[in-house]
Amino acid sequence: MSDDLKSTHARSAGRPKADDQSDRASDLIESAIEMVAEGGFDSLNMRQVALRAGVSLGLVRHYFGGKAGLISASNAAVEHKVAAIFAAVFGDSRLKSVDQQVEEMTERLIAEVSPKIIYFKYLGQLAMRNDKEAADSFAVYFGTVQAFVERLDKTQSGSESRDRTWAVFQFIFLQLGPVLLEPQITYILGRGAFEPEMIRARVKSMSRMLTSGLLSA
Amino acid sequence: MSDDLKSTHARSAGRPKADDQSDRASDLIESAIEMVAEGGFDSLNMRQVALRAGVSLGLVRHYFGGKAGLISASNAAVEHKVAAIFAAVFGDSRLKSVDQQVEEMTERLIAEVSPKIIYFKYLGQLAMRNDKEAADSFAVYFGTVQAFVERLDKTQSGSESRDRTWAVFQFIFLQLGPVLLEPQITYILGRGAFEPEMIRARVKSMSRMLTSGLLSA
DNA sequence: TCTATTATTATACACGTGTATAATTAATGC
DNA sequence: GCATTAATTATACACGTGTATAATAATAGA
Repeated sequence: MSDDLKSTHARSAGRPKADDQSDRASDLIESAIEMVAEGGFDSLNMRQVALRAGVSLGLVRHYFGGKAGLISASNAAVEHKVAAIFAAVFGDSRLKSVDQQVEEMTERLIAEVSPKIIYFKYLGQLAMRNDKEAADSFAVYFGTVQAFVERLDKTQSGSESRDRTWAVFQFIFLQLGPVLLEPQITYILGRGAFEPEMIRARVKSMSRMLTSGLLSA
Repeated sequence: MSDDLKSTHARSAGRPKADDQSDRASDLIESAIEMVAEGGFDSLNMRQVALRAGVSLGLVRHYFGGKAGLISASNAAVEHKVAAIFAAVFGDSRLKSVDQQVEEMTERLIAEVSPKIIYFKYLGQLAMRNDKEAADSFAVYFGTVQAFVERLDKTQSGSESRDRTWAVFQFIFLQLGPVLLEPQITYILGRGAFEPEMIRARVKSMSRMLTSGLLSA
């Protein structure tokens, strides 16, 4: 809308002086992740990404070759971010009861996830894509969740080794569901889905389901 | 690609003769639903919709005024379809045990849902939208699920009336999760997520979770 | 120091897509 | 029977978006 008024950028054409410490490529990736998290991959607009990162359109092409390259780079970044968050939240729980674990994790979730929810939103969008690259990124996430579920499983009951594949998926549905359906949650509950109290209530409901069933008291 | 070769339509310009019984508006809605189910709302292309329905672009505008109108009409259609499917699957279960109900429902699901999975896919896409219209359509679905969960609840334990809102959402996550994340399920499991055997395995896992917890034997 | 390379903006192009309007043909109502 | 209306295709327009290329300025290496 107001694009023609400021026909010039913050920086002018040409290489900037060496004391400029900012990392344009990282800024662009971060902008891209935010946009995808907010509006899905189809809302990923190269001009908007550049604008949000405070650089020109041409630079996106310079660093990433094109839209596909930018997406690849963003995928990789999110892959790492999510792994790190998962490690922080579910990492070092020593063999306690499931209930204890859940309580600990809930508070860690609130601390860790809330400010980084965009990476899970991105992951959710990624999981709906139908290309090999998305599948590869998702597989990494799946493996992480799988390891977690298996460990939780051993902690609780003996060490049955029957197929838990669907259990892993169920867990993923419960984790990405709120991320993807956030608009409706907000609308129906009247509050943001990722406010601390909301997370507590949801995890409480979820942990009850995981341990003793959705409908049991 | 091959659009300029066949520069003429099946029908020629002008009102068709009265013996033509087909309902163009319905065809367009059905095409739109299919496209959204396959590729999300952003893949909804008016020319493609028209092509798939075997009519010209102008007709979409004639019947629905524009893209927004087509989406509204499609939303309404899906709303009704989903309600009908839900009634057929979860409707007349007389007060049996939860296990019995689940077993019955599984087979009904396979019979009812498989051919109509596109409506749930559409619903999933709709649930991710952030406008009032989507919220209204989703609210209807939410109400249906809510009624179901409450009935299931009464069947099992007494009639506690504590807040089940999150339980309803969990149920929805488990229902729409497979729909939205289908690409990854197919990729990881190597088979279509909505083949009968897959549905059986998933519902089995889900019913175990709903009754006795995800990880219990 | 001079050349090559890197980081950056600016501008132009091509294409897809929603919208608008005109043209054509048949039914419908007075 | 004639005018109006409904159903349909065809064509043109405007705009957003990814891509491509040129221009400019600073660093790096010989």
